[in-house]
Amino acid sequence: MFEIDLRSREPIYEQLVEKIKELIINNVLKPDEQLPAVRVLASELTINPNTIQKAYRELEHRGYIYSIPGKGNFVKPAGLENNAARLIDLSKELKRTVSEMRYLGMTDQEIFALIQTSLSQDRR
Amino acid sequence: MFEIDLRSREPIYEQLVEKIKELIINNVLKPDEQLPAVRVLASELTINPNTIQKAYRELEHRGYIYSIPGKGNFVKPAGLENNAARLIDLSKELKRTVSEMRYLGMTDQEIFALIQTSLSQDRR
Amino acid sequence: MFEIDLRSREPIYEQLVEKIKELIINNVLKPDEQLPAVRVLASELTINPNTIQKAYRELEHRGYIYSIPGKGNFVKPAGLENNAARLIDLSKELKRTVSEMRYLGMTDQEIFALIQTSLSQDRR
Amino acid sequence: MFEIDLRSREPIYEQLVEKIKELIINNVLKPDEQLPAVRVLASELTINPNTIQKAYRELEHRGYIYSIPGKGNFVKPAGLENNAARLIDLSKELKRTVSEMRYLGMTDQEIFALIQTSLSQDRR
DNA sequence: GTGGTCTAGACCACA
DNA sequence: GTGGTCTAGACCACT
Repeated sequence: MFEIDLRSREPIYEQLVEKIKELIINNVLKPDEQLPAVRVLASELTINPNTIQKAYRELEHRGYIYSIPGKGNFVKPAGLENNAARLIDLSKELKRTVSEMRYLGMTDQEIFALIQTSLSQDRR
Repeated sequence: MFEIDLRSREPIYEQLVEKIKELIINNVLKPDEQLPAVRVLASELTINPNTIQKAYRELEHRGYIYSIPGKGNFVKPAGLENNAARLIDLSKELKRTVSEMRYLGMTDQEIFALIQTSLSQDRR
Repeated sequence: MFEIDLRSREPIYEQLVEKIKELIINNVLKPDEQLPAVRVLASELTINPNTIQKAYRELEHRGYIYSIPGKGNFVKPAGLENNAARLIDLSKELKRTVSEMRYLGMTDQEIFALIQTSLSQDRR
Repeated sequence: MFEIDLRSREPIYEQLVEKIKELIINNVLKPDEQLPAVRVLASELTINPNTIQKAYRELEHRGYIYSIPGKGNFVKPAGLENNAARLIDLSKELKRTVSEMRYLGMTDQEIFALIQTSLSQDRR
């Protein structure tokens, strides 16, 4: 479920954040669903509980989950938050990605087709 | 030319790598064009020469420039090398970006329009 | 009447304390009025009775209610007790709040206007 | 400089956050000024470095400081950020404070006077 | 049993 | 020397 590469340069907690964020975005983890308990996930991944905690805390800061002390961590329903700033970043990222794809020889048609499949895929 | 944000959390050498990569991708730096000498750039940016060196070495490693000892560093012509692997990565990244945009509330039309402007922009 | 946010990071009993305190301060709950019985409130809010008990005990400790064993919990008339200490705390808190508002860019006029509406509101 | 109450119920890192935030708001710590190094502050306060780290990270999340790995932590110049949400919270807090002051017997005149001195104080 | 806090101590990357 | 990451292990508060 949560695959972690211990040898990666990317910090473990950051990998976890990205993985879980992806599961939430793709609706694999449903709104208000409970995430694995810190200690449980820690023993499953043979990772220190503090590291899991850090990942969960970071996800909370970024608005993807909420934590109830003594209860657990839960998926936050897609918010009505300050998405504007994040969307601007994503737009820039998308432009950069597209630019590099063209640089590496992909035609506009191919890029277009790729995005169309992305959009038709996992429609919710 | 090379704007560096000394306040950024991102390492200086990494910022340099990204900036130069971008200039190469967008054809601002032409193939076989010589990059600024390490010491020159270092004094211009008031940055440690070691940091510039590290950025150039990294760019060479990633296949964007080549180094001729005693001569300098030069833009590598867009190769036909191992682009396949990189393109797969970029495709995944693009899908991830698009997924998150939708999650944050962007409609498919808006995303599509965004990419169209990206593609029509800076056509070479 | 007593709205509790089960998703909040703030402990349930603490939320209850604040809510009830607010109702007392704003004279919604009148002096010597009886508070809902522990079990009644517990079943209404579908919350553990122990949690309600803890909130009532805390309110008693803070001087907002008094308890008559076998009878129930009642609103304590605004005492002339150790208000001095509490008022000093509140003054500090108010100053802190005002300072931060200014730091965040609010003008003195705006702050003043805000307080004037606060004072004219819910005059008793 | 940074006084911490080890016996307080409030977490150490949270106390630190509040203290430093206050110093920044009151312009004691100037924009872009460097904060004490993590290890230095840790040994001064005889607190674990991880705890200081946590406080600094939290301050960064809340937009009061920025961190440059390998360099240090610095005061963030008063931003042009999303202050709206925070200001709404502060307004509510201010109203709550004023309500309680009146409940405890303070007259409107007294409250008004208090705020006037707050505003005239530490004008920058 | 849950999340949250804290300590002690180690190792790494950046400049 | 700086911040950042991670582990091991302890203790506390809430329900």
